[in-house]
Amino acid sequence: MAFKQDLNNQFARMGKVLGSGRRLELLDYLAQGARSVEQLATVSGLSVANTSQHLQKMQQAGLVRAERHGKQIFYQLADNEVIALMTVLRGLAERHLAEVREMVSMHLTRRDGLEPVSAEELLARAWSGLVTVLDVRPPEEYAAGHVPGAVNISAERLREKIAMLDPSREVIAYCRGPYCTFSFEAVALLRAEGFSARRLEAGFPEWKQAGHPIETEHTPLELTHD
Amino acid sequence: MAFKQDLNNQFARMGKVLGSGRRLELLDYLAQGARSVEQLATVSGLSVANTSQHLQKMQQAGLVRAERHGKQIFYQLADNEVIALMTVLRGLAERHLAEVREMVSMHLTRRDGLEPVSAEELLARAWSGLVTVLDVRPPEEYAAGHVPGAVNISAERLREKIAMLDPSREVIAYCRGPYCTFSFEAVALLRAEGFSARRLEAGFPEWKQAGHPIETEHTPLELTHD
DNA sequence: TTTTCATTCAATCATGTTATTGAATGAACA
DNA sequence: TGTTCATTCAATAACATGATTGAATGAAAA
Repeated sequence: MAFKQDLNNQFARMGKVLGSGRRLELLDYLAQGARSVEQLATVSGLSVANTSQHLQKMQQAGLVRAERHGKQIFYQLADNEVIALMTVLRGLAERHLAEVREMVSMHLTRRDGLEPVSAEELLARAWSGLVTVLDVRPPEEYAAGHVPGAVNISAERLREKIAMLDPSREVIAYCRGPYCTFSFEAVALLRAEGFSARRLEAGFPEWKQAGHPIETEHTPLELTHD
Repeated sequence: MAFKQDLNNQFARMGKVLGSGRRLELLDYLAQGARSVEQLATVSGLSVANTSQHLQKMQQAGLVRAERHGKQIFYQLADNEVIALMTVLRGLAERHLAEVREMVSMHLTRRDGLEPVSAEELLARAWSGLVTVLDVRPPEEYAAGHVPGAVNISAERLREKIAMLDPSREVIAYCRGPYCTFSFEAVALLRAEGFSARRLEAGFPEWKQAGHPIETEHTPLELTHD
């Protein structure tokens, strides 16, 4: 039965790569769109060499792929199922690891007591034109792909730019994923300022993975879409 | 942003556990149903102590849980999403790792040229009563849960017991999962003997995970079903 | 209470992994 | 053709992991 063992060893190559918090963080950023090594190093706080090594491991394991554009090499997820993989992994962790449950309930409790908005609900309501969809991620991530019609005000600058939003319309905010704090903060701020605001249930990667429509700013960053 | 790092480190605990072929093999067996440490050690060929250590790691990572019954401790998957996790992982590996594609095409090519049967098709046709559903796994695994109405003849003994099957009915065979060779061998043998035979697309774990009905022989092995 | 025995623990060695440094590629652009 | 500079490589040290022993638990059965 060497076949079974060999096969499981191959699957384990992919598993190993998921066994480092640093790499999971890099995958998180890559789930927003393609990024150069330097961009990833900056955003994750790792050295460029270290980032490069992690990216190569992930590439060898088939989770990401690289493509040169001009002087830089852009990495991206090998396919959208990587997002599904992380979603399942996180769901299991949240259900079975007490530490995760605690951390999540400490940091991500919605003080507003409102249910998050599902992707389907957002689609229906955005279509009706009665809500403002707000993307609170940094501009580069917005540029690489966002929910159609979404307005981009990064979480950092929301306080100063809040006047740009129409107070008569409900706001639905989203960010990088279910554990990204930006949208929680944004909703809290908006509600404090008298807005009617709710969070999208998940983030942009999950939206993309579900096959919902996507809008792109300009195309240099948005590479081959298989 | 210590929160993000801590959270990813927690998720990585679960990832680490997927980074060993041995553990993936144990998870495969557990996906068939609950098993004692000794049973798992026997079937996987590992020492009891080594098996125990792997099981404990998986338990700490929240992938499996343990329950004592009499003198033995039975391990089982923490929940059915573990099967989904492995399905996504394997799908990614099969798509992006050349080695996996090669191994699969070497060992699992269907020489019969027939498409496998989907779970939905099996349900429809089994209900009509015109097909024999054949479980070619070992009897213990059949006992711990199987497709309703399935006949159990383990792959080893199929040749000697083939006369028990009605040659006028089509046979749909299944085993442990998409990479288990039993059902491929069974279909080849049956077709050589003049049967009309096809494979179920996936195996019993995937059937269970999809929420399809399950039949159990007796209950001591089938523990709490949350 | 005592015995039994499936499971776990503890200690060890060999092996693999991570982060860091500084140097080396090598494709792109002038 | 030569220069630039983003990325990768190579070497190292600290650390984590896996398999193997044999002994130690401790719950169940006698």
